[in-house]
Amino acid sequence: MAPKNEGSAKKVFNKGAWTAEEDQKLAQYIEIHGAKKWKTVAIKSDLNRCGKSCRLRWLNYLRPNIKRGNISDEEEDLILRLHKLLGNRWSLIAGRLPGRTDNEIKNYWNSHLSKKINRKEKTPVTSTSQETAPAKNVATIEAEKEASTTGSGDEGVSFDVNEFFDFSSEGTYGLEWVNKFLELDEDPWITENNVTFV
DNA sequence: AAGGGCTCCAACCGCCAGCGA
DNA sequence: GTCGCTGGCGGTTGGAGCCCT
Repeated sequence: MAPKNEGSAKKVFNKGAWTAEEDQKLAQYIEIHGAKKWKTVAIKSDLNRCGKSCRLRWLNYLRPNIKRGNISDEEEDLILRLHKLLGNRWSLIAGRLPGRTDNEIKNYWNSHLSKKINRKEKTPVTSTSQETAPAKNVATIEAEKEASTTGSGDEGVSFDVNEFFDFSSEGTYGLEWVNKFLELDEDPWITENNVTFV
């Protein structure tokens, strides 16, 4: 995609794939000044890019300690379970997978896991399939949200999942949290009492 | 070998919430 | 209170590369 630059006084930014040179400029600037005020980053780093584009590039590609590709079975399983619980809240899911970005998880879900689940849904399953529920759960979550805002939702119990799991704390990808989550996920009380997470 | 269809993923877009003036 | 700016998020798109016929 070539930048369109003629006939407009409005600033037109570069679009499309980032070059190695652009990456280097951005990384250098952030190394010195930090990753904050993306508009300033975009201007001061001498990149003809908008702040949003710089932010995205940094978060999804240039950030240190980033893992790319090779999603392990454990990670896949965790993604499936978290998606079952949280729906398409990719940033929350990514927050539980160190080094993974929301974009990567979203892409992985759309290209791998959603198909996997569709295949399983098509084949008749008698067991308690964990992967067949996401759509229903998202609907439940939305319904709970709706109910909580209107004040009429008193069927079952609802949690604020952010509060409950304390998503504010970074780097807590420990067995403790995972175990807590997995225990909850399989707790019959949860299903019996129609508990949903919002 | 070629070309058409498919897959995957980087990047963009639009919306929304938070915050300061 | 409201307005504009900014950052963050999820959905969507476009193109490069792969696969199949």
